[in-house]
Amino acid sequence: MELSCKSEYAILALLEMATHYDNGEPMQIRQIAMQQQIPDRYLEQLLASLRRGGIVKSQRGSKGGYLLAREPRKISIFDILECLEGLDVQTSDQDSHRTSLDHTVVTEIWQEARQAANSVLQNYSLQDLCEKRDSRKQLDIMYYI
Amino acid sequence: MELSCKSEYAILALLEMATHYDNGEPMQIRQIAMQQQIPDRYLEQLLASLRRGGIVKSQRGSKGGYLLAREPRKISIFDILECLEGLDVQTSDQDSHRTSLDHTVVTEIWQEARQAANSVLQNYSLQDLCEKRDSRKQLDIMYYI
DNA sequence: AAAAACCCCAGTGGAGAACGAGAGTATACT
DNA sequence: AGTATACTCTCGTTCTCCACTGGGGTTTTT
Repeated sequence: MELSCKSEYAILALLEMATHYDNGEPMQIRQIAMQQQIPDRYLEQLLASLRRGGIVKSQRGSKGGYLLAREPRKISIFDILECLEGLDVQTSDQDSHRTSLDHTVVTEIWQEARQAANSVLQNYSLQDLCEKRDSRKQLDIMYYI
Repeated sequence: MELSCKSEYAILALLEMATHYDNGEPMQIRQIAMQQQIPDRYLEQLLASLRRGGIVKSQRGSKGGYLLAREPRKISIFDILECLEGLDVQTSDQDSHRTSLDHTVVTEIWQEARQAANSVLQNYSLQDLCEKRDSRKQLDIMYYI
């Protein structure tokens, strides 16, 4: 139910990459980490997971770094979380014989709730977040004047 | 995002109490714990929290036990979780001056997702779960025959 | 060749979850 | 009145996981 620090870091990092997506150059870990105030050695691991999940691509060597694997419009927040929070290894059906009738009903409700949250997250892309942020920024400037 | 063991225990216990709600007698911790396979010393603490949250009432002494504070129809799954997972003490606005424009947008999306899940949980009462379980039970019997 | 970046794996520290235990208190029954 | 029963409170323990750190690599550019 809580937004883990891990997921937040990842989203912020990808948001940063989405912002600079157009110029086509890879971004370095240090650069992103500094910009978003994320411990760089930790961000490194998160980006590795995201790479294995096909969210970002990496370029090794000097002048290397990370790049979004596809356009910001095509990456949903759900994609990111799914990749990071990992595959829920359900003990599945070995306890289906238990007191379980109650148990089953409870988990079903939970699934339904989770599904509701997921579909919200599926409908927001990185692009959407960028736009939301930018329009918010304009608004702040307006108020300042 | 995960259903904690704690919350599941609580829901199962309350489900048990809802099932026996009609006869009006308080249920003992041991009884519930045995029925639902929950460590009793632990359940004791959960029920204490639920009492402070106004979900259940307690009757001390011999022949004592726990009772739902109101009808099963009037207790939603959300009520239970809210009571157990505790009030989210948000550090609120002390970090609103940070890199935060990105940060703010992310947490807003998250709130929206959480809200979606919550409204699902708000719409399910203990009564609903009981009925869902019972109709499921009938179905199992049908198949058996 | 050397520097700059990613890559992999193995730990550590603290916090919270999931319990366990003991002493105390209220109530019912005899 | 006394005893047994069951809740009440609080502290302590164990275990797991998250956030983070460190020390090696390897690949690519200059």
